[in-house]
Amino acid sequence: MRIGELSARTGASRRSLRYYEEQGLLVSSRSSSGQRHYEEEHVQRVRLVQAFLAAGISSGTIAEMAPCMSEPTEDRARQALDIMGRERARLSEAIDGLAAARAALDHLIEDNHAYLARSADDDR
Amino acid sequence: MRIGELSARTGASRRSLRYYEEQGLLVSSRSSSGQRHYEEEHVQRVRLVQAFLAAGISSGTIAEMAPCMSEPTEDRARQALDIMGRERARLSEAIDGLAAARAALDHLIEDNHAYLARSADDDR
DNA sequence: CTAAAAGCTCACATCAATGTCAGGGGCAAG
DNA sequence: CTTGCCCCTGACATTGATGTGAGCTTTTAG
Repeated sequence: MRIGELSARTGASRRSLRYYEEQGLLVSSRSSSGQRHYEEEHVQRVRLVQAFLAAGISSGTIAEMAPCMSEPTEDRARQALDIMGRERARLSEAIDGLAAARAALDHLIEDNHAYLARSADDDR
Repeated sequence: MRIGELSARTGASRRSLRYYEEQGLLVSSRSSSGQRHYEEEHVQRVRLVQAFLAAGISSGTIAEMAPCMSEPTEDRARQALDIMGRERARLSEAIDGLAAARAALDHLIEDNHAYLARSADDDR
């Protein structure tokens, strides 16, 4: 498939797909005229990249974790594991942070409800 | 306390504190010479703002949710509740997204472990 | 064959929070 | 009074993913 179809199937813009390739997150075979061609598997690949980017993982870090160009080496694998571990911890912290923010928000919501209830009471 | 102390106690830079004020997220009383002065309660206020910003909530949205300048009105409170509800949903979705990314990462970690195990096996 | 639709590259714009620098006051201690 | 530290405003820089547009080529459909 060409870039337009991959874009349609993943929701990533053509621009983004080219950017992913530029960052080493995605490979494509080129037709003789230079057009990018993709296989089914690349759909999943893009979804993975999207999930990581949405999780706030930078493209550079993704490139270190999920190499798709460089052949896997034992050393490379170990280093990737290292980074993955760090990134996993970061993700867990982020989740905790979001949960805390949500709890704070719940508190605000409750306060606001109380205010409205009191306000209605004043009208009594 | 002045801005330097508030900065030290919250970890937010002086620059950020001024920015929060500019965005309507924080108020300060000014001394005759124009210097900002804060009370104890503002420490908590800044922490709340920090938590929301870290959760990816924009300063504009925070300003709509946790007004500190405009007097609370009933209408205003209802509207704030509306926004809070939306934002809460967004947060929950974000948490789910992060959890999914973490799961994907766990999968990659497992793959990598398997690769290393196989690699060690090859050495046998 | 021709026109529309889709691709390519290159380059510049955007957004939001924050960093940083410049030029100028304020205030306490020697 | 001066030295040193903190504060003020205002402006420009940064980062990273993405949008957008220009100018040009390829592919596809009629």
